[in-house]
Formats: sequence, C-alpha cells, structure tokens
Amino acid sequence: MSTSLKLAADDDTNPPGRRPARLTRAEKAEATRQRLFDAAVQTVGESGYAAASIAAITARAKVAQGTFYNYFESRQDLLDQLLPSISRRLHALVRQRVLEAPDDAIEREKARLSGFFEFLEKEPHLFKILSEGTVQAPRGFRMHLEMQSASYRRALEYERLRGNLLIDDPVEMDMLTQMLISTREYLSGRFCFEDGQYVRPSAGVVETYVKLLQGKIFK
Amino acid sequence: MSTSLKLAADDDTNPPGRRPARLTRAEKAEATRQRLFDAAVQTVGESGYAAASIAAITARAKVAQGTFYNYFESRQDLLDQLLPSISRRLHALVRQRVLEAPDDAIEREKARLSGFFEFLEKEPHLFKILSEGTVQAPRGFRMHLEMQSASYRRALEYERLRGNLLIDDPVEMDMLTQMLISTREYLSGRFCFEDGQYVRPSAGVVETYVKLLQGKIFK
Amino acid sequence: MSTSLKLAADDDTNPPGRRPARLTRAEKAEATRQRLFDAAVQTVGESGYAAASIAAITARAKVAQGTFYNYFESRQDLLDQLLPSISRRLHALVRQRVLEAPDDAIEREKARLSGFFEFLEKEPHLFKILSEGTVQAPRGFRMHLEMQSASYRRALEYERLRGNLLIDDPVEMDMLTQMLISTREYLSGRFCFEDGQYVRPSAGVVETYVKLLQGKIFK
Amino acid sequence: MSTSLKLAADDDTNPPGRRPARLTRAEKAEATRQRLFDAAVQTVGESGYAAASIAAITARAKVAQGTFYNYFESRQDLLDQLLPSISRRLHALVRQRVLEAPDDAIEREKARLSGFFEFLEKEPHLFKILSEGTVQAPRGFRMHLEMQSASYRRALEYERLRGNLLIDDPVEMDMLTQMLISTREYLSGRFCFEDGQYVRPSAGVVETYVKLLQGKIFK
DNA sequence: AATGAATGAGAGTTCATTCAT
DNA sequence: AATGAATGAACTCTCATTCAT
Repeated sequence: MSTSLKLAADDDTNPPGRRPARLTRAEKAEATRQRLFDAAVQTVGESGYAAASIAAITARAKVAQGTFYNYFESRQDLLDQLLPSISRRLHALVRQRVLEAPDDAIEREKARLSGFFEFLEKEPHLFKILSEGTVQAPRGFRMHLEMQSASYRRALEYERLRGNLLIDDPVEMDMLTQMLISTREYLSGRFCFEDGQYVRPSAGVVETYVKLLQGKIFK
Repeated sequence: MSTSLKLAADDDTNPPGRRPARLTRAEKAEATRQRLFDAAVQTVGESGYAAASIAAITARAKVAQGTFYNYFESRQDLLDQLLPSISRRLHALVRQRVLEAPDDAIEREKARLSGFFEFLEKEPHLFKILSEGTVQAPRGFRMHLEMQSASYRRALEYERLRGNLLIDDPVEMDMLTQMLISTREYLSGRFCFEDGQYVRPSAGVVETYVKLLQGKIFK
Repeated sequence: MSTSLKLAADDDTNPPGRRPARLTRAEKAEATRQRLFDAAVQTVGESGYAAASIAAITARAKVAQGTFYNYFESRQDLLDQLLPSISRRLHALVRQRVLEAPDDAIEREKARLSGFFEFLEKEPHLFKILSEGTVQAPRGFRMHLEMQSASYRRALEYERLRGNLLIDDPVEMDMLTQMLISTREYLSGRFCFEDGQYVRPSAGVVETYVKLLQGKIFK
Repeated sequence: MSTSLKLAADDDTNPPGRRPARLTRAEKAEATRQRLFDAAVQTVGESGYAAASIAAITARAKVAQGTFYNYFESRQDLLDQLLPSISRRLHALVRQRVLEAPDDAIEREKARLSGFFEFLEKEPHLFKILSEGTVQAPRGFRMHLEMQSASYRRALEYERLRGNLLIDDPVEMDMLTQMLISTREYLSGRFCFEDGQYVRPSAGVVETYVKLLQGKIFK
C-alpha cells in the first residue's frame, strides 16, 4: 500500500556491515519496488508513456503483473513519481555546478544552463519523460514544475539580494523565473537532440543565451 | 478520401443572396466536416487529446461514427490538422497587431506577445491543444512549429535588416527565434491561466518581457 | 433491379453499322454493368474476395457507390455471378480443344486437361476466384460445379456410348466425373502456379495424368 | 504469450489418483485454452470461419473476450492452429487403419480412403475447416498440406520400394501424391455430405476408386 | 440513371485492474 | 509477498447498404 505520490527513494546508501547474501524482507521489497521504478523510467524514456503499460513495466522488472499493485496504487501513481524523482537529481547536479562556478551572477547563470545540458547527457530519458509529462503525468509534472520554479526562484532571489539584478518586484522575479526555465527547456529541446539522440550543444548556445540576458540583442 | 493534413477551411464567407435554407450537397458536406472539426477542437481544448475519441467527437458533431471516416483518414489525421489550422489564425491576428503597432522594434515585439495573449483569450483551446500537441499530434505540432518559427524568424529578420538588432549571425538569429517563441508560450502558460480558466495577464507581464529583452535585468 | 444470379452477358457482339459515338440508354447501362463486373473480376483475381468491397469495385469502375445497386442486388449477388460467367468461357474453350483433338478417348482427355491449363494462362484470375469461391461465393461456386460436372459428365457419357470406357454404372460415372474434375483442379493448383504467378506446366504432367488413367501406376 | 502456431495439446491424459475437483492453476489454464480451442472448432465446423469471431468463440467458451488473448496471439493465430491439430488426429487414424489392413497395396490404399471417410464421420467439422482453410487460415492450411503430403508421399514410397508401383520418377511420385490426396478430398465432398449433413458413402465409392487406380476405366 | 454522404452494427484488439491461489 | 488468469469496457476502424438529391 504505497501512499500516492510518495517519492521513490533514489539514494541507495546501504548500512555497512550487512551480509550481502541475506536480504531482509523489507530490503527485498524495496529492491522490487526499485526494479519496477527503473523499468518505468527506461520504458518511458525510450518509448514514451504510452508504451509504459503495466505489462511492459512488469515484464521488464521480471515480476508478475499483480505484483505492481503491491507497490503502487495505480499506473498513474507510478508515472507521477517519475518526474519528481528525476527533478531532484537534476536539482542536485545544477546546484553543485553553481557552487563550483566563479563568483559572478552571469557565470552562475551559465552554470545553470550548462548543468542542465550536462544532466541531459547523463540521463537523456529526462527529455522524453519531461516533454510528454504535461499530458501523461500531470501531477508529477506539476510537482516537478513547482520544485524547479522554487529552486530557480531561490537562486534568483540570492542574486537579487546580492545586488546582481536590476529588478526588484516579486511579480517580475516570478516572470523572470518562468522565462529562464522555459528558455532553458526549449533550448535543450532544440539544441541537445537530433533524431532522438543526444548531441552536445555547441558552446555558442550558452554564449548567445548570455547575450540575451545582458541585453545585447535588441537595441 | 480526405488528403492527409489538408487544412480545414476556416473562412465561412458565403456567397451573398443565397437562400440560407437550401444547401447544396457540397455545402452540407463542408458543414459536416466543419462540425467534426469544431467538435474535435472543443473536446481537445476542454479535456485533452485523450478524451477526443471518435465516439466523443462524432457524438458532439451529431453524426454517426462511420461518418467521421468520410472526412478524415484517421483519428490521427484530424488531430494533426488541429494545430496548423489554429496556427494560421494566430499568425493572422499577430500580424495584424504588429502592423497596427507604432513603428518601433520593441513596440512590435510587445505586440507579438500581447497579440498572443489576445488570441488566447478568444481561443483558450489553443493552449491545451498546443501543450499536448508534442506527443499527441506530432505531425501537426511540427507543422505548427515550422510555420511559427518561419514567421517569427521573418519578423526578426525584418528588424535586423532595419538595424534594430545587435546580432547578425544566422545561428544566433535562430536561437533568438526559439527563445522568444518558447518564452512567449511558457509565459502564457504561467500567467494566462488559473485553474484551467483564462485570465487576462497584467500589463506588467509585457513590460517585464521588454525589460528582459532590453537587458535591464542582469547587471 | 437485376434478378439475382442472372448471368452477366459476356458476349460483346455488337450490331454492325452503329454509330460509335451515340450509345442508346440501354447500351450505356450495359456498359456500366460490364465495367462493374470486370472491376470485380480484376479485384477478386488480384487480391481475393475480401478486397472486393463495394468501394473498391466502384472506384475501379469509376462510378459512385450507389450506382452499384442499380445493377446488382447486393455484393453477394455480383460475387456469385463471377464463377458461372468464367465457367462458361472455360467450357467453350475446352470444348473447342476437344473437337480439334485426334479422334481418340485418351487424346480427348488430354485435351480437357491441357485446355484447362491453357485457359488458366489466359485468365489466371480463374484460379483465385475459384479457390476462394467455396466460401466466398457459395451459390456461384455451386453453379459452377454443376455446370462443370454436367459438362464433364456429358463428355464421359459420350465416351461411354462409343465404347471407350470400361465402366457402365451411372454412380460410377458420377464418381469418375468427380475424380477427374478434382484431379484437374488440384493439378493446376500444384503445377500451374509458383508464388501466385502462372507458369506453364511441363508436358510430363499431362503424361503422368494419362498414365494414371490407363492404370499404369498400381500393379 | 502463446507461441504462434504452437499446436494445441489434444491428449487429455491425466495423472491418475488426483482428486478431480481440485485443479491446479496450470490445469485450469489449460482447460480454458482447450475450451477456446474447442469453441473455435465447433463454430468453424458449423458455420465457417467468418462466423468464428472473437465474440462468438469466447461466448461459446464462456470466458471474457480479453481472455482470448491470454492464450492466442490473435484470431488468426488460433485459426491457423485448427487444421494442424485435426490433421494429426486424422493421420493417426489412417495410419492405424493401414496397419490393420491386409498386406496388399490396393487394400492399404482402400484403407486410406475409407479411413478418411471414417474420420469424417467422427469429426464432420474437418470438411468445412478444410475447405475454407485455403483462404481463411493459409498458414495452417499449408502446414496441413505439408503434413498430409509428406505422410502420403511416405506411404507411396513404401509401396514403391516394395515393388507395388509401376512408376519410379520422383516427380511422378509427387504428382501421384497430389492426385490421390485431391481425389480423396473431392470424393468426400461429393459423397459424404448431403445438405451439410454427413452421410456414410456407399461401399461402391471405394470400389470405383480402386478401379480407377487399377486402370480399369479407360480402355 | 447516377450520385455520394450518412448510417451503425460489428469487427479485432488493448489494457488497467482485481483476486483467488 | 507474489502470482498470473480473468475481466470487460473502451478503443479505432471497416463496410454493405440506404436514400435524398
């Protein structure tokens, strides 16, 4: 009986000193859950939500169809957990890259964009899961959006407090957040994929992005 | 029968002086086609592509299920016609607003964004049809993207030739096009809808958009 | 209003001295009927009965679907006319070849088999129309069988009266008729077609057939 | 799930000493599969392939329509299994009758024909399943043909090796095989059924068949 | 005589979910 | 906890036939 939309644990930190051969009942259960989860990620990432039928997921996870419902309330329940789970990993990576960046607002913004690209390279599933998510996993998509917005908004707030922005109004801050997020996503869709295969975008993409931010476009 | 992806005629201009009660066979057929098309627009707009089953569409259009296939090759054929049809109307409106705008690059860009908002007010269906389109009507979505990109790109080219842009490189022009389109779309998703209902966005949205373009945000 | 199973006229003898440009109403009608009939023969012969939908037939005949029902009571009505029509042409050819054969029972029997093969070469449609006919056009198939049996039976009767057969009993005559017809048909299916294409069977086929008839097989 | 064209098990041998009321899951499944298979045989045998819709079959087997697809890949998959399954039972019976026959080539050939008639009496479905099979279950029909031809051919080879045939050439052997099979089938169609009901053919049929084989017909 | 739009029943198939084992 | 057979509603699509024009 999983609570709906409880996020799948994606840290695999194991208590040390455990005998690897013997799994407790709870551990075995968790492993099964994770297999189902991963099977869903793979399937959606490769072939889209429509292909992620219970039959396909359970076959991939090598469990019976009925087993699925020991771990997820419904197909939708699982699908809606996909994005939030990925979202957190994405957030962690971008945060890392921002911390490593030179102490400069523009550099940090560049890190946010290229961090996103980097994540996409490691997990190209994200894009498909994301792009169909609006429709196929609306709850999960909304959660992802909220997490991402909150996180990006916090980042911009940080810049504002340090005097790196020319705007001040909360509504304007909101808008800027949306703009940057949307731009980042569209840029990735446009420049990171060719025929469904990930390709590393040219450095020029990030540079032009910066130009836009710096007002070096419209006179 | 129907050529795939042939766009539905959306002009209803009637030859004047005709008795409205008597319709020729061709006119009746066209009316039926239009009823099916409109039923699909309504249904997708209100409840998404998934809800737009043949049964739902034909019931709404008050024709038998089989009739559908006198006008469209398949369900997908119709769904893929939705976006291009709307796209053309959107383009026409925005073009009109741009022509009416004061002769100034920024004013024209403002007209493009607010024209988009205005269209959304009249046809709030667009947003849902658009946002699910990537997945549910890929051919139509691609056509829409191409039409929209070409049109926006032409507009920016116009500005460039008149010396209103600071960039020159074709690739940068392409990127700018994508950025503005994507931003416009995401902004509308964020500021034009609340609980699925259209709400007129505050004037501040357009103003902040302009600020972003003018580089009045990042120091 | 065609009477069911009325055979399509397949003689095209035209009264001489007719102005070719002006067709009487009846002639035009007959031409339309023939176009429909031919379209059906072609379609069934090429792609089987299942492919011979009213839509396919009328499209091929270049008339509207509704027109079909001015000439045939139903789809089945037409399909059931196909075999008898072909059957008569087949009978005419075989009869001709038998008349031309040397005056000898075995020679005439050889003529019946090779005449069948010859017809198949000119109208390979026959085989498909025939082989599916049992199921798809049972009435027409039965008529064809009866015509063919009667005709073959008459031929054998002719041989019997001239003292060329060793049997006498009517039931045995019936059985012999069935055996020869069935053998002829199976032989054609086995030796006249390869991958759906007609191939002229080797002379050995007819020779072995004769051997069988002459009791040169079982000791 | 089900491998295509896997033959349905038609032995019902049960491990003895099992309580009949308690069926294991696997046994229940096999029973369901058999019910579906039998329902198809009945339906096709009585009313032809066209009548054997999924709805009809599942209704007769008293299972839900979806259950069908737990056991067969498609409707066609099942239909193509019908003939091979029957074919094997037919082959077994004929083989038995041939073994019981007096040691004489003609007697064995008589056993082949009358064994066929006997089978038809027990399973009159065969004829309809067979006669429509060419069109409606081509794969199954081909398999049946191959099994039957191989078996008959082997029987004739046996006779040839024992010096009971006057022919020697492999091609002639092939032709003879085809002729005997086809004759047997057509004879059964002509003499075993009246108005769709099985009737035992008179002994004269077999006798005349023998006469034909012995060349006691054409002078 | 010809048209072709409309009909609607019925086809095969998929699939999330349930539940007895 | 795991199984997997059973369910049945819902889906898209086809097609012979009708009938107003």
